[in-house]
Amino acid sequence: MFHVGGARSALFNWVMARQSGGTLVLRIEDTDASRNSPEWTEGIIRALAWLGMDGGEYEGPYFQSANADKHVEAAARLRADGRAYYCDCTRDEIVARTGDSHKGYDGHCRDRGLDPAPGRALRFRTPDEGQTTVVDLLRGKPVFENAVLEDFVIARGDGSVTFLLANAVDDISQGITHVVRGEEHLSNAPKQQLLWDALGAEPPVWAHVPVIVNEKRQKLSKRRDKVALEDYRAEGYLADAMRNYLMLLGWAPAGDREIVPWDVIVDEFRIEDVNSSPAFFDVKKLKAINGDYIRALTPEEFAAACLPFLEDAPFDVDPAVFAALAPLAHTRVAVLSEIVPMVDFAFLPEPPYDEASWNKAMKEPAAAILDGALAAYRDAPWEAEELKTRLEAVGAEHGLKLGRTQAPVRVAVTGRTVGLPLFESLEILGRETTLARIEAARARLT
RNA sequence: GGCCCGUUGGUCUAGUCGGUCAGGACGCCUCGUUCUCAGCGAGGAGAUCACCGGUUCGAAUCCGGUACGGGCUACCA
Repeated sequence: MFHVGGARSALFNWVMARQSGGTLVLRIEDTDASRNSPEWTEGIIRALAWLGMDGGEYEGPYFQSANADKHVEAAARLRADGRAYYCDCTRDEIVARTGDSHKGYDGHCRDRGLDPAPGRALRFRTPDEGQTTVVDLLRGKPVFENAVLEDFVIARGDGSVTFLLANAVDDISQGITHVVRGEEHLSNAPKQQLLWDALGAEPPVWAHVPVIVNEKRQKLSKRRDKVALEDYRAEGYLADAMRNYLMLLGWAPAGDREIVPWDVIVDEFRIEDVNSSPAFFDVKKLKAINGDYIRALTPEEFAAACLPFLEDAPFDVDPAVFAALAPLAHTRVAVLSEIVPMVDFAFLPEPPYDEASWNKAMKEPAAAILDGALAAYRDAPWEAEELKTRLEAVGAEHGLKLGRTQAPVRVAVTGRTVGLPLFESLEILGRETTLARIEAARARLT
């Protein structure tokens, strides 16, 4: 599962690296073994590739867990330097003392001089005074009072090192100069800077991009919102469209443009121009942009892009028939998966049955129209324009315009009240099938 | 509660050096093209730029305060 917010951060990082000639490094932060798996990182790599970032675009992936020795060594050094101390407090004890589960650690073990032992965590001793200033490309220079920074855990009771320290160690050894990540990490920045400093290094430049929110203005979350990039891909969103849309969240190209080629984005994007307020992930707009990208495809590209969705459909596709149908569907599809219900009638043995459509179209002169169509089509030259002219004539006998006349025929043949241009569809379907379906519908009407 | 961040039409944004009819896009509505639906074309509604005060001839743009929203506050990352 790759979160769309993570995708956006990755895109920002990528663009910045390309602009500066720097290197993007992909690091899998798997310091918590229980939350990681090979499939997880597989998914991330596949998602990045889909967005255009294949292995050549970044360095890595590096697995943070592979550097565990270095992390442990750094933790030991901090402790030897008096910058960290062991603590045997449990969460419950801390809450009991502070009376508030959100108050942070109270420094109980600071000067107890505890020796390392299984179960004892190592905490970083934050300065009691002074302040830490974070240089952030989007937010200026947020200042944090060191006194309000709690003594956070850098190594767990089992000796393994946590995210904050592991990151600092790896960032330093990998020569990281810019850290672009979600705003939810902003409060981690001062802690990490303290660590960089304690480890004797100059902190990087940060850029905390605003979170992406849902309609209720809350950070997009895996459990209540649709956030997996893979899901959008599976629905038929194009990578180019997704990429363009993600970049539009908090930023826009110069002038009155929104839909622009990736090259333009790489050329014009400036991280410092990104809006610093949260942006709503508007699927409606994503879909509109996706439709634009789909329409920009050539007919061949469009047909090819539809194929995977048709393969999963509950019917077998005749390639020649689909090739004929695809151009008719091209402007009507905003998300690739929509192709299935649009062409299914041509491949199913029977047209799909939709009750609402049937009831709407099969009203009064319907039986007569179907009879008329049957008679008119029996010996008609099988060509769209001719089929249209003949049905028009049938409608005229009942004083109806084509708009009304075509409805029963459309439902009889395709099962639905809306769909591809009817007469072209009939031409492709063929006389035999068309007549059989109209007859079947007519029979149901008596 | 504490710390930090934020606030331009419903939504995403333009606006960066104070003087614009506050522009574009999505969505919504209307009309046209039309065999349905899309698409395409043309219009429209919708913003006293969160609020209050200040500086100024003039503020969305500068300053102060208030309100509201969000993020974080784990031996997760």
